[in-house]
Formats: sequence, C-alpha cells, structure tokens
Amino acid sequence: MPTSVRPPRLTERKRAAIVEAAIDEFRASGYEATSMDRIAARAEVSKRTVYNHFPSKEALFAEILHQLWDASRDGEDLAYRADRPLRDQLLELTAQKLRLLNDEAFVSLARVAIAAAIHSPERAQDMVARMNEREEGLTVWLRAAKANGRLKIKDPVFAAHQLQALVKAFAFWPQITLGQPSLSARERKRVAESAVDMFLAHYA
Amino acid sequence: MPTSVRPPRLTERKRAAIVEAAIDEFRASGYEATSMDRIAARAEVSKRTVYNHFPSKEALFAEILHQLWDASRDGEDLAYRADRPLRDQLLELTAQKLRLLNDEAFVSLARVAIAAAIHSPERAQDMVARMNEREEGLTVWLRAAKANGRLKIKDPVFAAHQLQALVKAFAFWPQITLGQPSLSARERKRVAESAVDMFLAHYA
DNA sequence: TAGAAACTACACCGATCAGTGTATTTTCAT
DNA sequence: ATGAAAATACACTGATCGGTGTAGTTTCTA
Repeated sequence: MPTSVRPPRLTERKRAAIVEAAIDEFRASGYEATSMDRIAARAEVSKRTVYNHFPSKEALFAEILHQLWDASRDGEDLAYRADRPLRDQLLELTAQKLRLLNDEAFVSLARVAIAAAIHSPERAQDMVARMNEREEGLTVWLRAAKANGRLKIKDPVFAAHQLQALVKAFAFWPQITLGQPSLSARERKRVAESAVDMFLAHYA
Repeated sequence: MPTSVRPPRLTERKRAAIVEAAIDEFRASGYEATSMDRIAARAEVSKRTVYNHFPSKEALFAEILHQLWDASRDGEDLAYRADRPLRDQLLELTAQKLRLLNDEAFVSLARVAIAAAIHSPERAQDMVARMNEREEGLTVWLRAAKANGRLKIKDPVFAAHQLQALVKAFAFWPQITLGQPSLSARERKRVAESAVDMFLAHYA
C-alpha cells in the first residue's frame, strides 16, 4: 500500500504549512521579531492550530533549526585518493564548501541560527556539538593524506580549521554578519586557489 | 581655567550614568531584550531623563556603539622594520591582535554589535565602513614589506584578510557566535605561530 | 454514515514595551 | 537670591505578544 500516493492528511498538510511559514518568517526577521500570529497568518492556519502542533514558540523554532540543518547536507564527502595530486583534491573540497556557502537558503538559515546562538547559550551549545560532527569531511581527508605520508600535519582538526578559515573569512562571515553579497565565480576561484596554495606551502 | 577640575555638571553625570547602564544592559541582553525602563532603573535616573538625552532607543544604542567602538582602539600600529625578521614582526602583529580578541569587554561588545548588524542592514553598512578603516594596520605593514621586496604579495588587502582569518577562526568567531571560552596563552601562541608560518610559506 | 480527531474563529489574559505629557522639585550659574 | 535648565514622579497611550479557553465546524477514518 503506497502511502506516498495517497494525499497527505490534513494534519500533516497543516503542520508542513506551519513549518514552511515559520522558516520564511524566522529567516526574514529572526527569532525575537517574528510573532506566532504572523506565522499562523502566513501559513493560513489558525493560531490555535499552531499551538496544537507546537507547544511554544521555542519548540517551533527548535524544530525549524533541526529541519534546516538536516536539509543543508552538502553532498557526500570526497574520499582521499592516493593517485591524484593533493592540490586538485583540495581544490575540489574547497569548491564544494564554497558552493554551499554560496547558497542563498543556506546563508539565510545560518544567519538565523547564529543570531539565535548569540542570544541563547544552550542553543549555542547544541550547535557546537552539531558543528563538530559536521565539517568532519575535510578532517577525515587530511588524516588520510597524513597517514599516506603526503602531508606533514600534526593535528588534522586544527589544520582543517585553518583551511576553512581561509575560505570562510571571504565567503561566509562577511555575508552572515554584514549582509555582504556572495562571491562571484572569479572571486571564489581566487579564494580557493590562494587558500589551498597557502595551505600546501605549509603542510606539503 | 581648568574645567577638568570642576566637578561635572549634573546633566553630564546623568548622561554618563545612562550610557554606562545602557552598555551593561545591551551587553548582557542584546538590543531587543533590553528595555528603556531597565536602563533608566540601572542608571538610577528617571525614564523621562533618558528620553531627554536620547530621542529613542535606537539613538541611544547608536551612541553606545560609537562609544565602545572608539574605546576599542588596539594601540598604535606597529611600523614595518626592514632590519628585523619578517616572522618576528608578524608574530608581534598577530599577538597584538590576539590580545584585543582576548579582552572580555571587547568580545561582549563585538557580540552585541554583530547581533545588531545581523538584524539591521543599515547598521551593518555602517560597520562595513568602519571595519575597513580599522584593521588597516596590518595592510599597511604588508604593503611596506612588499615594497621592500621581502614579500611576494599581489594584493595586500587580500593577504591581510587571510592572515587575520587564520587568527579569528580560533580566537574570535567561536567566542562570538558560540560563546566558547577565550584562548589560553599556549593556544594563542600556537595559533599565531602556525598562522604566521603558513602565511610566510606562501608569501615569503 | 457515525464519531473521533483536527481545525477554526474569537475573545481574552497578563505582561511588556517605547514613548509622551505634565506638574513639581532640584540643580546651578549669574 | 533668582530664574532658567534639567531632573523627577507618575500616569497614561497604543500597540504587540505569547499563550489559553471554548464552542462550533470540518475532515477523515472505520
């Protein structure tokens, strides 16, 4: 019995509408400035229905964050290849990162999440944990390259942070905190190449 | 006539108390969650007096940001010296940066400012301008080293961002966004040395 | 088609907040 | 000492907001 063919129940449609509306509103205005009344209106749903699905604004917001976090998976991690030049592989890794950072949806979510973290220590704590388990891709790659004897790295986690730093300083933080425009293709190329070359000059 | 000896006028004392209270409150709770009533109470001043000095919450907040910004001057910039090793000079420059980033007052201010910028494009715009004129120290130094033929840098502004990125990724952004503890002396040393060495490996 | 489950409209609560108006008192320079 | 400037207490507005209670309506399942 294909449940996916059958149209979703009313309850599920409403819930989805609420979540979608909440995403839009939180993205546009942040946590504090978004009201439950506006979310209900945008979802074309009774305010009471919102509270029947989510016990509080906090709970709804947490649900949104979880959902968006899961949706922002940036493809599977590239595996280390002993038969290919380090530079090529690192350029691919950074290019992948840059693609994610260039995604409008990802950036606006990140802005909301970070704004929330700044004002709520326990949420920040939550993000620390998730952040660490994400972003592991590059670390794994570096560990492999180190084990393979091609990189003189002592601490792969530290080194991964360094490489990411060289990317994020141009393609993430200015966009998040200052609303600056995302990078053009040429700028991305320049940032990636300079970062990788600097990284390899030190560690290769 | 030494005006500085004469005790400050009542008006000036009150104004100073308001500003001081506002700094504390905004630092502790951020813009949205801070009320004018609380500021007035903390300053031991009538709410009306607050509004006699500042026409709105916005105006008061802007004043605070200006004041704190001016207060966070990180000493005079170190000048380029042709007779000293690049590494030593860069380590000094980064150490200076790290000292500022380690300052509790600076961090909490930065958190407020960044939270404000995230939620207000025009404030963000303001900060972009100020940010650019600040942080010039390192750029100037790099330009001098380049003119002196000791660094193969094409774009000193870009390179300065890179070096700062390698520091801020460890000593600024995690503290601002995730409330993580500031770096220990050992960690600072490690971050600075690794950043400078990586930088020089690429540009020297 | 009966009835449980979910949705809705709507009124309401208590609290908070930015900002104002006013009549009175305090400060301080002349 | 006088008078202008500033501070104060206080009451009040108009609005928003998170959240609840209820009585009635719609949806869907069995």
